[in-house]
Amino acid sequence: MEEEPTAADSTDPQTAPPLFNEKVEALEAELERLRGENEKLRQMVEMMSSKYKTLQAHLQGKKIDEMGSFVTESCSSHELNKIAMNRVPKAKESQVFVRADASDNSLIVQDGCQWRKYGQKVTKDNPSPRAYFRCSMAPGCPVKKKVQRCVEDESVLVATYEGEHNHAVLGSPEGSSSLDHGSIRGSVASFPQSINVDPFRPTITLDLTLSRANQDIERVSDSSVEENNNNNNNMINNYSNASRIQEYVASLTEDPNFTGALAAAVARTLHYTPS
DNA sequence: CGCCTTTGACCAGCGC
DNA sequence: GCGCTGGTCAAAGGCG
Repeated sequence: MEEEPTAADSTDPQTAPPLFNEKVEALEAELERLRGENEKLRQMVEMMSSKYKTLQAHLQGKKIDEMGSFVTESCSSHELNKIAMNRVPKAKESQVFVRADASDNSLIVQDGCQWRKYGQKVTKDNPSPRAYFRCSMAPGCPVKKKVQRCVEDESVLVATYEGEHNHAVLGSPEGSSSLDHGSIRGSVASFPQSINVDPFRPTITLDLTLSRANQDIERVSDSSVEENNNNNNNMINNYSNASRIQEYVASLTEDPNFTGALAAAVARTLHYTPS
C-alpha cells in the first residue's frame, strides 16, 4: 500500500527527500529488526519443541519403567505411581480426567448419570476434598464414583468409577450398562467432558469448556504405550491423530482471537527473555 | 414431601 | 495395641 513519493510530497527540495529517506531507513531498520526477532522466535520455538519432545520421551520412559504399562498424561507422576501401586485389579474400575473450572468447588462430573453424594473426605496427599457418589438412576445400582481434583492441576477433576450399572445409562447409544462405554457420551456441549478409559490405558481428555477452536483438543499418550495395550478400545484407536492435529492447527490459525493472544504472548516472552 | 448435600461420627484395614 | 487413613453411615437442614 505504500506509494512512491510524489512531487507534492517533496515541495521543499531541501528537507523533504532527506526526511523521506530517513523514514525509509528507519522502516528498513525496523523491518530488519523484526526479521531478526522473527528468526530468534522461530529458533526458540524449535528449541522448545525439541526439548519438549525429549522431556516427553524421557518421562514416558520413566513411567513405563516405574509402573508397567499404565500411563496417563493428566496427572503428576507421583499420583500415577500411587494409582499404579493401589491398582489391584478389581471388578470394574476406571478413571476419568475432566477439565473443569478451578474455581468450581462442586466436584460434579457430568457423565450422563445421576449421582447422589454420600460423603466427602479430605485425603492425606491432596488438599482438595474427595467426594463420594453413588448412582441414583436406579435403585440398587452398585456403581460408585470418587471425584477429586488433581494435585498438580486443580482444573482437572479425577473421577474414579467402580462397578457396573445395572441399568441403561443416559447417553449410551446402545443402552449399554458397561461403564467403559456408557458414562462418557452424554455429551452436553456446555460441560467439560473426558473420555473414560481403563486406568491401565492411555488417557484422552476433551476440554469442551474452551473456545470452539479448543474443542477438538485431545490428548493421547505415547503411541509406544498404546502398543502395550492390546485392547479393542476403538475410541482410542479409531481416529487419525495427524489429520486432527492439522485441523486443529488450521482452526487456530484462522482464529483472530488466537493469533492476537499468541502475538501478545510472544511479546511478553520477548519482554521477559533474559538477554 | 421427597430428594439432595453437608458433615461429624463410626468402622475397617494397614503399618509400626 | 495404637494411630492413621480411606470409606461409609446417618442425622440435619436446604431446596423445589
